[in-house]
Amino acid sequence: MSSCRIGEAAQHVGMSADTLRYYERIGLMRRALRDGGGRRAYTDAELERLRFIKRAQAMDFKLAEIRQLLELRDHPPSARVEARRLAHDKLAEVIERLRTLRHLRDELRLLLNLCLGAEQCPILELNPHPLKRVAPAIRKRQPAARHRHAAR
Amino acid sequence: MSSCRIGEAAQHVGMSADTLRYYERIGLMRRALRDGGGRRAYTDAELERLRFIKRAQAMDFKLAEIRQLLELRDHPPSARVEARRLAHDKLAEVIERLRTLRHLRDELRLLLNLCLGAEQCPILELNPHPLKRVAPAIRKRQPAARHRHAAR
DNA sequence: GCTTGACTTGGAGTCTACTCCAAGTCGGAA
DNA sequence: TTCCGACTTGGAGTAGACTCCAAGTCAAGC
Repeated sequence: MSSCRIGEAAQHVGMSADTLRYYERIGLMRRALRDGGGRRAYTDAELERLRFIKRAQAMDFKLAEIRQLLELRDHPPSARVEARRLAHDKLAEVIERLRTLRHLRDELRLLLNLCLGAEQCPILELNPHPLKRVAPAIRKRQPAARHRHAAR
Repeated sequence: MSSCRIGEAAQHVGMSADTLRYYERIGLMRRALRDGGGRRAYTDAELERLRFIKRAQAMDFKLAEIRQLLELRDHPPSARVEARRLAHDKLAEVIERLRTLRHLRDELRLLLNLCLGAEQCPILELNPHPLKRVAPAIRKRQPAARHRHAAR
Protein backbone atom coordinates (compact mmCIF):
# COMPACT_ATOMS: atom_id res chain seq x y z
CA MET A 1 0.00 0.00 0.00
CA SER A 2 2.00 2.92 -1.24
CA SER A 3 0.83 6.43 -1.71
CA CYS A 4 1.94 9.46 -3.59
CA ARG A 5 1.33 13.14 -3.59
CA ILE A 6 -0.91 14.92 -6.02
CA GLY A 7 1.74 15.97 -8.49
CA GLU A 8 3.06 12.46 -8.76
CA ALA A 9 -0.42 10.98 -8.92
CA ALA A 10 -1.37 13.39 -11.66
CA GLN A 11 1.66 12.38 -13.62
CA HIS A 12 0.96 8.70 -13.15
CA VAL A 13 -2.52 8.97 -14.62
CA GLY A 14 -1.91 11.65 -17.19
CA MET A 15 -4.02 14.38 -15.70
CA SER A 16 -3.23 17.71 -14.09
CA ALA A 17 -3.04 18.19 -10.33
CA ASP A 18 -5.75 20.78 -10.65
CA THR A 19 -7.98 18.25 -12.37
CA LEU A 20 -7.51 15.85 -9.47
CA ARG A 21 -8.49 18.57 -7.02
CA TYR A 22 -11.46 19.38 -9.18
CA TYR A 23 -12.59 15.76 -9.19
CA GLU A 24 -12.39 15.68 -5.42
CA ARG A 25 -14.32 18.90 -5.19
CA ILE A 26 -17.16 17.66 -7.38
CA GLY A 27 -17.22 14.32 -5.60
CA LEU A 28 -15.94 12.16 -8.39
CA MET A 29 -13.16 11.11 -6.08
CA ARG A 30 -13.45 10.77 -2.37
CA ARG A 31 -11.49 13.13 -0.23
CA ALA A 32 -7.98 11.78 -0.23
CA LEU A 33 -6.25 11.18 3.02
CA ARG A 34 -3.78 13.88 4.02
CA ASP A 35 -0.24 13.40 5.26
CA GLY A 36 1.20 15.19 8.21
CA GLY A 37 1.69 18.31 6.15
CA GLY A 38 -1.92 18.37 4.98
CA ARG A 39 -1.09 17.11 1.53
CA ARG A 40 -3.09 14.52 -0.34
CA ALA A 41 -1.77 10.99 -0.27
CA TYR A 42 -3.15 8.96 -3.14
CA THR A 43 -3.44 5.20 -2.73
CA ASP A 44 -3.08 2.71 -5.52
CA ALA A 45 -6.81 2.16 -5.50
CA GLU A 46 -7.35 5.82 -6.01
CA LEU A 47 -4.89 5.91 -8.88
CA GLU A 48 -6.78 3.04 -10.42
CA ARG A 49 -10.02 4.90 -10.03
CA LEU A 50 -8.51 7.88 -11.79
CA ARG A 51 -7.31 5.64 -14.60
CA PHE A 52 -10.84 4.34 -14.93
CA ILE A 53 -12.12 7.89 -15.21
CA LYS A 54 -9.60 8.55 -17.92
CA ARG A 55 -10.54 5.46 -19.88
CA ALA A 56 -14.19 6.38 -19.63
CA GLN A 57 -13.47 9.86 -20.93
CA ALA A 58 -11.57 8.37 -23.81
CA MET A 59 -14.79 6.53 -24.58
CA ASP A 60 -16.77 9.72 -24.76
CA PHE A 61 -18.45 9.30 -21.41
CA LYS A 62 -19.21 12.62 -19.80
CA LEU A 63 -18.30 13.16 -16.17
CA ALA A 64 -21.93 12.75 -15.11
CA GLU A 65 -22.00 9.40 -16.86
CA ILE A 66 -18.68 8.46 -15.38
CA ARG A 67 -20.04 9.25 -11.99
CA GLN A 68 -22.76 6.71 -12.61
CA LEU A 69 -20.28 4.09 -13.70
CA LEU A 70 -18.18 4.72 -10.63
CA GLU A 71 -21.18 4.28 -8.40
CA LEU A 72 -21.92 1.00 -10.06
CA ARG A 73 -18.37 -0.11 -9.41
CA ASP A 74 -18.88 0.74 -5.78
CA HIS A 75 -22.06 -1.34 -5.53
CA PRO A 76 -21.50 -4.52 -7.55
CA PRO A 77 -24.81 -6.35 -6.85
CA SER A 78 -26.98 -4.88 -9.57
CA ALA A 79 -24.12 -3.18 -11.31
CA ARG A 80 -23.98 -5.41 -14.33
CA VAL A 81 -27.44 -4.69 -15.66
CA GLU A 82 -27.09 -0.95 -15.23
CA ALA A 83 -23.60 -0.93 -16.64
CA ARG A 84 -24.85 -2.72 -19.70
CA ARG A 85 -27.52 -0.12 -20.11
CA LEU A 86 -25.04 2.74 -19.89
CA ALA A 87 -22.74 1.10 -22.38
CA HIS A 88 -25.64 0.30 -24.64
CA ASP A 89 -26.85 3.87 -24.56
CA LYS A 90 -23.38 5.11 -25.34
CA LEU A 91 -23.14 2.69 -28.24
CA ALA A 92 -26.43 3.94 -29.61
CA GLU A 93 -25.17 7.50 -29.36
CA VAL A 94 -21.99 6.59 -31.17
CA ILE A 95 -23.82 4.80 -33.95
CA GLU A 96 -26.14 7.72 -34.44
CA ARG A 97 -23.28 10.14 -34.49
CA LEU A 98 -21.53 7.98 -37.05
CA ARG A 99 -24.55 8.25 -39.29
CA THR A 100 -24.63 11.97 -38.99
CA LEU A 101 -20.96 12.34 -39.69
CA ARG A 102 -21.04 10.06 -42.71
CA HIS A 103 -23.73 12.19 -44.19
CA LEU A 104 -21.77 15.32 -43.44
CA ARG A 105 -18.64 13.82 -44.97
CA ASP A 106 -20.48 13.06 -48.15
CA GLU A 107 -21.94 16.52 -48.27
CA LEU A 108 -18.58 18.16 -47.82
CA ARG A 109 -17.02 15.99 -50.50
CA LEU A 110 -19.77 16.93 -52.85
CA LEU A 111 -19.31 20.60 -52.14
CA LEU A 112 -15.60 20.38 -52.67
CA ASN A 113 -16.06 18.56 -55.96
CA LEU A 114 -18.69 20.97 -57.16
CA CYS A 115 -16.52 23.89 -56.23
CA LEU A 116 -14.03 22.85 -58.87
CA GLY A 117 -16.45 23.29 -61.71
CA ALA A 118 -19.09 25.71 -60.64
CA GLU A 119 -18.97 29.35 -61.48
CA GLN A 120 -20.45 30.17 -58.11
CA CYS A 121 -18.61 28.47 -55.29
CA PRO A 122 -21.23 26.26 -53.65
CA ILE A 123 -19.29 26.24 -50.39
CA LEU A 124 -20.16 29.89 -49.93
CA GLU A 125 -23.77 28.86 -50.03
CA LEU A 126 -23.27 25.56 -48.26
CA ASN A 127 -25.75 24.38 -50.79
CA PRO A 128 -24.84 21.80 -53.46
CA HIS A 129 -27.89 22.71 -55.50
CA PRO A 130 -27.66 26.40 -56.37
CA LEU A 131 -30.77 26.25 -58.49
CA LYS A 132 -32.81 24.89 -55.63
CA ARG A 133 -32.89 27.38 -52.81
CA VAL A 134 -33.45 24.62 -50.33
CA ALA A 135 -31.13 24.02 -47.43
CA PRO A 136 -29.49 20.61 -47.47
CA ALA A 137 -31.32 18.10 -45.38
CA ILE A 138 -28.49 17.71 -42.98
CA ARG A 139 -29.38 15.99 -39.79
CA LYS A 140 -29.89 18.38 -37.00
CA ARG A 141 -26.64 19.14 -35.29
CA GLN A 142 -25.54 16.78 -32.62
CA PRO A 143 -26.67 18.44 -29.41
CA ALA A 144 -23.54 20.06 -28.20
CA ALA A 145 -22.79 20.59 -24.58
CA ARG A 146 -25.96 21.85 -23.07
CA HIS A 147 -24.65 25.31 -22.72
CA ARG A 148 -25.25 25.93 -26.23
CA HIS A 149 -27.39 23.13 -26.19
CA ALA A 150 -29.66 25.11 -28.20
CA ALA A 151 -30.66 21.62 -28.78
CA ARG A 152 -29.74 21.64 -32.34
CA MET B 1 -37.61 44.53 -49.97
CA SER B 2 -39.67 43.48 -47.04
CA SER B 3 -38.60 43.38 -43.45
CA CYS B 4 -39.74 41.72 -40.29
CA ARG B 5 -39.26 42.09 -36.62
CA ILE B 6 -36.99 39.91 -34.56
CA GLY B 7 -39.60 37.47 -33.35
CA GLU B 8 -40.80 36.83 -36.86
CA ALA B 9 -37.28 36.63 -38.21
CA ALA B 10 -36.33 34.16 -35.52
CA GLN B 11 -39.27 32.02 -36.43
CA HIS B 12 -38.46 32.17 -40.13
CA VAL B 13 -34.96 30.85 -39.63
CA GLY B 14 -35.57 28.51 -36.73
CA MET B 15 -33.58 30.30 -34.09
CA SER B 16 -34.52 32.21 -30.96
CA ALA B 17 -34.82 35.98 -30.85
CA ASP B 18 -32.18 35.97 -28.16
CA THR B 19 -29.82 34.08 -30.45
CA LEU B 20 -30.30 36.75 -33.11
CA ARG B 21 -29.48 39.45 -30.60
CA TYR B 22 -26.47 37.46 -29.52
CA TYR B 23 -25.24 37.16 -33.09
CA GLU B 24 -25.54 40.89 -33.52
CA ARG B 25 -23.72 41.47 -30.30
CA ILE B 26 -20.77 39.27 -31.27
CA GLY B 27 -20.67 40.76 -34.74
CA LEU B 28 -21.79 37.72 -36.67
CA MET B 29 -24.63 39.86 -38.01
CA ARG B 30 -24.41 43.51 -38.70
CA ARG B 31 -26.50 45.81 -36.60
CA ALA B 32 -29.99 45.57 -38.03
CA LEU B 33 -31.80 48.71 -38.98
CA ARG B 34 -34.38 49.88 -36.46
CA ASP B 35 -37.93 50.95 -37.16
CA GLY B 36 -39.55 54.02 -35.71
CA GLY B 37 -40.04 52.24 -32.43
CA GLY B 38 -36.41 51.19 -32.13
CA ARG B 39 -37.10 47.63 -33.08
CA ARG B 40 -34.97 45.59 -35.41
CA ALA B 41 -36.16 45.29 -38.97
CA TYR B 42 -34.64 42.28 -40.69
CA THR B 43 -34.26 42.35 -44.47
CA ASP B 44 -34.49 39.32 -46.71
CA ALA B 45 -30.74 39.42 -47.17
CA GLU B 46 -30.28 39.24 -43.44
CA LEU B 47 -32.66 36.33 -43.15
CA GLU B 48 -30.65 34.59 -45.82
CA ARG B 49 -27.47 35.25 -43.90
CA LEU B 50 -29.02 33.72 -40.81
CA ARG B 51 -30.06 30.70 -42.80
CA PHE B 52 -26.50 30.33 -43.98
CA ILE B 53 -25.32 30.42 -40.39
CA LYS B 54 -27.79 27.71 -39.53
CA ARG B 55 -26.69 25.52 -42.42
CA ALA B 56 -23.08 25.95 -41.41
CA GLN B 57 -23.86 24.95 -37.86
CA ALA B 58 -25.66 21.88 -39.12
CA MET B 59 -22.35 21.07 -40.79
CA ASP B 60 -20.47 21.26 -37.52
CA PHE B 61 -18.86 24.59 -38.22
CA LYS B 62 -18.25 26.55 -35.06
CA LEU B 63 -19.28 30.17 -34.88
CA ALA B 64 -15.66 31.30 -35.32
CA GLU B 65 -15.44 29.25 -38.48
CA ILE B 66 -18.79 30.51 -39.64
CA ARG B 67 -17.52 34.02 -39.13
CA GLN B 68 -14.73 33.24 -41.54
CA LEU B 69 -17.10 31.83 -44.10
CA LEU B 70 -19.31 34.88 -43.80
CA GLU B 71 -16.37 37.15 -44.38
CA LEU B 72 -15.50 35.21 -47.50
CA ARG B 73 -19.03 35.66 -48.75
CA ASP B 74 -18.64 39.37 -48.24
CA HIS B 75 -15.42 39.51 -50.26
CA PRO B 76 -15.82 37.17 -53.23
CA PRO B 77 -12.48 37.81 -55.04
CA SER B 78 -10.28 35.30 -53.24
CA ALA B 79 -13.13 33.63 -51.47
CA ARG B 80 -13.10 30.40 -53.38
CA VAL B 81 -9.64 29.26 -52.42
CA GLU B 82 -10.12 30.03 -48.76
CA ALA B 83 -13.58 28.51 -48.71
CA ARG B 84 -12.17 25.34 -50.17
CA ARG B 85 -9.59 25.26 -47.45
CA LEU B 86 -12.17 25.67 -44.70
CA ALA B 87 -14.35 22.97 -46.16
CA HIS B 88 -11.35 20.73 -46.66
CA ASP B 89 -10.25 21.20 -43.09
CA LYS B 90 -13.74 20.42 -41.88
CA LEU B 91 -13.82 17.32 -44.03
CA ALA B 92 -10.53 16.17 -42.56
CA GLU B 93 -11.91 16.70 -39.07
CA VAL B 94 -15.02 14.72 -39.89
CA ILE B 95 -13.04 11.85 -41.36
CA GLU B 96 -10.80 11.71 -38.34
CA ARG B 97 -13.74 11.77 -36.01
CA LEU B 98 -15.34 8.98 -37.98
CA ARG B 99 -12.26 6.87 -37.41
CA THR B 100 -12.30 7.52 -33.72
CA LEU B 101 -15.97 6.73 -33.39
CA ARG B 102 -15.71 3.53 -35.37
CA HIS B 103 -13.05 2.35 -33.04
CA LEU B 104 -15.15 3.32 -30.05
CA ARG B 105 -18.19 1.58 -31.49
CA ASP B 106 -16.23 -1.61 -31.89
CA GLU B 107 -14.87 -1.35 -28.40
CA LEU B 108 -18.29 -0.87 -26.91
CA ARG B 109 -19.71 -3.78 -28.88
CA LEU B 110 -16.91 -5.94 -27.63
CA LEU B 111 -17.50 -4.91 -24.06
CA LEU B 112 -21.21 -5.57 -24.33
CA ASN B 113 -20.59 -9.00 -25.81
CA LEU B 114 -18.02 -9.88 -23.23
CA CYS B 115 -20.30 -8.75 -20.49
CA LEU B 116 -22.68 -11.55 -21.33
CA GLY B 117 -20.21 -14.25 -20.54
CA ALA B 118 -17.67 -12.87 -18.18
CA GLU B 119 -17.86 -13.35 -14.48
CA GLN B 120 -16.51 -9.90 -13.94
CA CYS B 121 -18.38 -7.31 -15.94
CA PRO B 122 -15.73 -5.82 -18.24
CA ILE B 123 -17.77 -2.64 -18.61
CA LEU B 124 -17.02 -1.81 -15.01
CA GLU B 125 -13.37 -1.91 -15.91
CA LEU B 126 -13.82 -0.46 -19.37
CA ASN B 127 -11.25 -3.00 -20.25
CA PRO B 128 -12.04 -5.93 -22.59
CA HIS B 129 -8.95 -7.79 -21.39
CA PRO B 130 -9.30 -8.29 -17.64
CA LEU B 131 -6.15 -10.33 -17.50
CA LYS B 132 -4.15 -7.59 -19.06
CA ARG B 133 -4.23 -4.58 -16.81
CA VAL B 134 -3.65 -2.34 -19.77
CA ALA B 135 -6.00 0.43 -20.71
CA PRO B 136 -7.54 0.02 -24.14
CA ALA B 137 -5.69 1.93 -26.81
CA ILE B 138 -8.56 4.20 -27.49
CA ARG B 139 -7.74 7.27 -29.50
CA LYS B 140 -7.58 10.36 -27.45
CA ARG B 141 -10.99 11.87 -27.03
CA GLN B 142 -12.13 14.21 -29.72
CA PRO B 143 -11.46 17.70 -28.47
CA ALA B 144 -14.83 18.81 -27.29
CA ALA B 145 -15.85 22.39 -27.18
CA ARG B 146 -12.89 24.12 -25.74
CA HIS B 147 -14.51 24.79 -22.44
CA ARG B 148 -14.19 21.36 -21.47
CA HIS B 149 -12.22 21.00 -24.21
CA ALA B 150 -10.03 19.22 -22.12
CA ALA B 151 -8.96 18.19 -25.49
CA ARG B 152 -10.76 15.01 -25.43
C1' DG C 1 -57.34 55.65 -22.74
C1' DC C 2 -55.92 51.09 -20.99
C1' DT C 3 -54.02 46.49 -21.63
C1' DT C 4 -50.75 43.46 -23.03
C1' DG C 5 -47.59 41.08 -25.96
C1' DA C 6 -43.47 42.18 -28.50
C1' DC C 7 -39.49 44.47 -28.20
C1' DT C 8 -35.20 47.33 -26.37
C1' DT C 9 -30.68 47.40 -23.72
C1' DG C 10 -26.75 46.02 -20.81
C1' DG C 11 -25.40 42.66 -18.26
C1' DA C 12 -25.54 38.46 -15.73
C1' DG C 13 -26.30 33.49 -15.70
C1' DT C 14 -26.09 28.47 -17.51
C1' DC C 15 -23.67 24.34 -18.85
C1' DT C 16 -19.38 21.29 -18.78
C1' DA C 17 -14.75 20.46 -17.74
C1' DC C 18 -11.43 22.29 -16.47
C1' DT C 19 -7.61 26.12 -15.13
C1' DC C 20 -5.87 30.07 -12.71
C1' DC C 21 -5.32 33.16 -8.50
C1' DA C 22 -3.92 34.59 -4.00
C1' DA C 23 -2.16 33.94 0.33
C1' DG C 24 -0.13 30.83 3.15
C1' DT C 25 2.26 26.10 4.72
C1' DC C 26 5.46 22.27 4.29
C1' DG C 27 9.79 20.16 3.97
C1' DG C 28 13.96 18.73 1.45
C1' DA C 29 18.26 20.59 -0.12
C1' DA C 30 21.97 23.78 0.23
C1' DT D 1 18.83 28.83 8.86
C1' DT D 2 17.29 29.99 4.31
C1' DC D 3 15.46 29.00 -0.11
C1' DC D 4 12.24 27.33 -3.15
C1' DG D 5 9.38 23.94 -5.32
C1' DA D 6 5.34 21.38 -4.11
C1' DC D 7 1.27 21.75 -1.96
C1' DT D 8 -3.15 23.68 0.58
C1' DT D 9 -7.74 26.20 0.31
C1' DG D 10 -11.69 28.83 -1.43
C1' DG D 11 -13.03 31.00 -5.06
C1' DA D 12 -12.89 33.13 -9.48
C1' DG D 13 -12.05 32.74 -14.41
C1' DT D 14 -12.03 30.43 -19.23
C1' DA D 15 -14.11 28.74 -23.45
C1' DG D 16 -18.19 28.61 -26.64
C1' DA D 17 -22.93 29.13 -27.49
C1' DC D 18 -26.38 30.47 -25.95
C1' DT D 19 -30.39 32.06 -22.41
C1' DC D 20 -32.36 34.79 -18.72
C1' DC D 21 -33.12 39.24 -16.03
C1' DA D 22 -34.71 43.82 -15.06
C1' DA D 23 -36.59 48.01 -16.16
C1' DG D 24 -38.55 50.44 -19.60
C1' DT D 25 -40.83 51.52 -24.53
C1' DC D 26 -43.91 50.65 -28.40
C1' DA D 27 -48.13 49.98 -30.62
C1' DA D 28 -52.13 47.17 -31.91
C1' DG D 29 -56.46 45.86 -30.10
C1' DC D 30 -60.31 46.60 -27.09
